[in-house]
Amino acid sequence: MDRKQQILDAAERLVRARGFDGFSYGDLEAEIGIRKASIHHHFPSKAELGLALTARYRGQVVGKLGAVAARRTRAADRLAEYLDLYREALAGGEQVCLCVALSAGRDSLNPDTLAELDAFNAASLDWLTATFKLARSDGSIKGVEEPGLEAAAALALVEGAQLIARAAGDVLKFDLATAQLKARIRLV
Amino acid sequence: MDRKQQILDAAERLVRARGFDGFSYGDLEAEIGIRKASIHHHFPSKAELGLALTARYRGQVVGKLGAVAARRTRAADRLAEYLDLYREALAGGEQVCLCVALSAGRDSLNPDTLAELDAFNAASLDWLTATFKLARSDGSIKGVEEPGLEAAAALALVEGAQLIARAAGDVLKFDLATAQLKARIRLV
DNA sequence: GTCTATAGATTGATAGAC
DNA sequence: GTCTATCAATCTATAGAC
Repeated sequence: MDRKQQILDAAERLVRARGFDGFSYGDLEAEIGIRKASIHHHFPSKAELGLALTARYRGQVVGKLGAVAARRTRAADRLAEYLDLYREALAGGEQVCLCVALSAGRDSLNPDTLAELDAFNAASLDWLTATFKLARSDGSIKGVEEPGLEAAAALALVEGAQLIARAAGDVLKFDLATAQLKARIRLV
Repeated sequence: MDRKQQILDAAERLVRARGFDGFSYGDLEAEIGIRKASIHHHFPSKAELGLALTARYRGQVVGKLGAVAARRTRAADRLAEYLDLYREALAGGEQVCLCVALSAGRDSLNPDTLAELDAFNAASLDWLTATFKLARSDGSIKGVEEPGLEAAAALALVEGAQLIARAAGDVLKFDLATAQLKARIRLV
């Protein structure tokens, strides 16, 4: 089946490594092993491919975050897993998450895809805000006062940490940038 | 006069709005009003243009940060001006700083340009580290413990805040993401 | 320094056979 | 669904006249 999923997998890798303007149907042809024309059969235009990519990504991440919240009852543990998700998305410094990759090249996206990107950021903020609210009651993260501001700062921090790690091609830069936030997590 | 500077000005605007892969010599032709071939006379290849752009940018920012340090003796005032510089670089949500624009599309850059980007990040980190060291002695920023970690976190925070503001096309997202850091600044 | 003209490659996309 | 063939547009870059 899933030529469509296979194409989306390859496209996602390419976008996250090179940006939306940095990959082509020709690249997909080389990666997947079928002709450009065949790829157009599944995704008639690059804009539709971009939209499908973004929508799928949002669904996946929302699912993962939901699973983390279901599995972890302490805010500190949720935040630690959140940071790990972003760290792993770096693939050692070779990629960034799709959200970071698309945000910079915003002008290349059509309105539908931009709306998906907005929805992704909103979902992330909601999840983080809920996490910091929980932290205020369970006390598992130090010094939380305004959950909404904590969430906005945490989202910017992880996205910026990804960008810096990607620029250097070194995942350790991500660890350095997030060390201070991580240090606020109370063990046990 | 300086065609070269004029070309760099236009190229910088375009890169910051669309990314390095998102602009062409054709765009420059339209913006400046001379032919593509004439632009190649000043910058034979796009790679050389990118390098000149990055080198000039680093020099400008280093100069600005030096001027801030010369003008402001309190760490808090220096940090406030630093945040303002990044906020202004957003141009209302239409652009990001050159560093953010280039980091995402890292694969399109040649080694020289990547080295400039590294040097830019290193200079930013140095300046921020010195600022947080000063804060630890003058007490103008609340709760500073490790200047190096504060610097790494602050750099990631402003870059991520730019990215989020750019994605939404709304400079207020930058303010939201940086509000918590700003709240640590002691007045007077 | 700027121009016209052009090269060769790549881009996203389509037509139509199998 | 995949292919060959092809399109028009755009890309970076060069040659050579003025």
